[in-house]
Amino acid sequence: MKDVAARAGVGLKTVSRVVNEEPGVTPDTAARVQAAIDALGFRRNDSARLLRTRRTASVGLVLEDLADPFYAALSRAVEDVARSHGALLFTGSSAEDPRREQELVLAFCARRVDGLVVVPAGDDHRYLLPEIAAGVATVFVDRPAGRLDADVVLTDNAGGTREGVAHLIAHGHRRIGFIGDQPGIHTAGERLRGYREAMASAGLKVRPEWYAMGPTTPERVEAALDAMLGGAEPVTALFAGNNRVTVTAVRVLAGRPERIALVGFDDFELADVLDPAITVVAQDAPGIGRVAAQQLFRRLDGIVTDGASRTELPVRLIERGSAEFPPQQ
Amino acid sequence: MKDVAARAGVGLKTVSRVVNEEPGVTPDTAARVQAAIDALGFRRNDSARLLRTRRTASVGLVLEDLADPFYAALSRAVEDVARSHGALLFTGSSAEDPRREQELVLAFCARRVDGLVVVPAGDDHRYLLPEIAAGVATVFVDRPAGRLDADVVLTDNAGGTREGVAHLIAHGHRRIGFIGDQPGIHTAGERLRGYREAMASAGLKVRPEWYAMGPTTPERVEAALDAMLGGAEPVTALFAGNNRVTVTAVRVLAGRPERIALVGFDDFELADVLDPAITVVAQDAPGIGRVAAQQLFRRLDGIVTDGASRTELPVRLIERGSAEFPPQQ
DNA sequence: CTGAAAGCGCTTACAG
DNA sequence: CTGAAAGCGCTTACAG
Repeated sequence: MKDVAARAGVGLKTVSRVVNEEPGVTPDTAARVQAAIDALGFRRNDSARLLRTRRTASVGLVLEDLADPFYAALSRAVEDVARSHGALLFTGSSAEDPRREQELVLAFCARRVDGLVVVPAGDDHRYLLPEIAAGVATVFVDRPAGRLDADVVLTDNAGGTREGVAHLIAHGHRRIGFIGDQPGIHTAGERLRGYREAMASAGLKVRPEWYAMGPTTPERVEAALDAMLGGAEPVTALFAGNNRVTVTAVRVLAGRPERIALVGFDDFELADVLDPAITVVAQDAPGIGRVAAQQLFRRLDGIVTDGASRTELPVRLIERGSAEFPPQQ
Repeated sequence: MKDVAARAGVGLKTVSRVVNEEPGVTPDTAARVQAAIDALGFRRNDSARLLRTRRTASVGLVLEDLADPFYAALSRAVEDVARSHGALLFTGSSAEDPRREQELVLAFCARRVDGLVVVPAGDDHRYLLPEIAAGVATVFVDRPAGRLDADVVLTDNAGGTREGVAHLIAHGHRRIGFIGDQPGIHTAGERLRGYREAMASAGLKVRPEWYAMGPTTPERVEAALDAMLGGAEPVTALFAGNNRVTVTAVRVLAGRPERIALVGFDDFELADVLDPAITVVAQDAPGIGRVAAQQLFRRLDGIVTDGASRTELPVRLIERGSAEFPPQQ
């Protein structure tokens, strides 16, 4: 910029005015400056600009795994909102590791992002207190923060699961299994709660081998299914706690003789083309991303200044065939 | 930092030394500085640091759509490589709009990212020349840049398609259709070329209604299929040019009486669980992301300094049942 | 309409 | 071992 000013024979401020299209420059001077800019190939350094401006026009997004379809859809929605507000997006995957999440979040804060959208891993996010105090707007998404009062946007996990399990009960099922994600994950716990509540309010007992929580690896899902189907009172229906579990359950059940009714939490591509097509409790991945990002920018723009908000988005039961039949045993 | 220095009664440079864990500070002074840091809740501003250092330790990733499973997997691989090099990742979706791509890329460059990984949209990337000249390392991925000589990492699109079409021919098919993405997209053109070459080398003619290029919307794919199946010489097999097309083709074919052999380019989740399971030419999405990012850092670290490289990753034909039968008409 | 000075929050190159 | 000065590339607040 100094070079441009020198070449055009003007002051730094005049160059700045031209670059930022500020008024109050004679066309003549402006043209001279522009010529110098072109000749020197000058490109404004936004990092320097933002240092002075004290806004970085960037947002950090931390989630579990960028490659998971649910989070991929969520990311895209956050990106679109950020773009519409002129902000760039840093992204990072925590891989469900609280330490890695913290590293990412603090790295973003050290770059002085204006705000954060975080799918929290772990159960203690007090490490964010100094950052929030320093003015970093933060919205949690998909799960609430641990030990921290902050904005959160999530799906009605317990209610959605109640609806799905009640759907199975309405079709005559009494012995219903539930396979969920690791118990420490908030959504997993909420969905388990929904399952228990639906069973209880129908007056149904729940045997210990009917529900299983843990990593969503094929091996574990298969083992859990074996236990549910092999016991004294085998289940006739299964509620799958997330789309990873559903996909594996479909694969495992395809190789088994029993015909088990299935409802999955979270929709997934091709669920409608499978045979049978899979009935799901669909959540709105782009929706929660969009709502979270909008809340973030409402805070950044000072439109919202009150205490932490909690937004719960509804789910939608989509009947496709995998659950709409009575017990087969 | 100034406040910390004042409170600890030391110079700025000493605070800098403590913050960066540089040697040459007495434990006593270090402790005093650390106390001031804690008391004031000081957090280093990396943006300022990087302004001085002239490295931003960040990389920009521009792709078509963060929510597409192929690009989501690619992104995650790029992210992992970036992390292992201590760099943060900016991401943005071009939505296949060259103008939007350019906006994103130039915005990243204005932040002075160290490097770029770009899935190019459009056919002219000369707008990047000044940036590359200014030292921004750039690697293209999935498709080569237009009118620009730069590193590129891609899948063997023509070869993979030849292999897939030859597979159909080997099972006795002679009338084979091809549905691809918009003709302006490099991968789409290459795959069409592979289709033509495979047909030609088997001495088979290609009727105009047997191939169709365009947006991968369900409507268009269905219309193209109708044309292929309704003509005087209906196809007995289809090669789907990408996973969006394959998914729609599966859906459309499920509602039709004909039994059409199908091979898809690019694998997708649940392809193995469909009935029939879908035979695909699988490309390695994380692989091309990883290789591209590694090439980027080799340039950034000065390990590679020679001219533009072109890396082509092999594909893998996975036989699953949708293509392993003779013509049904 | 234009520009010199000060400053954003750090690090570099140097001297003590 | 420690620190004052200059500078990274820009903008702000001001004066002319």
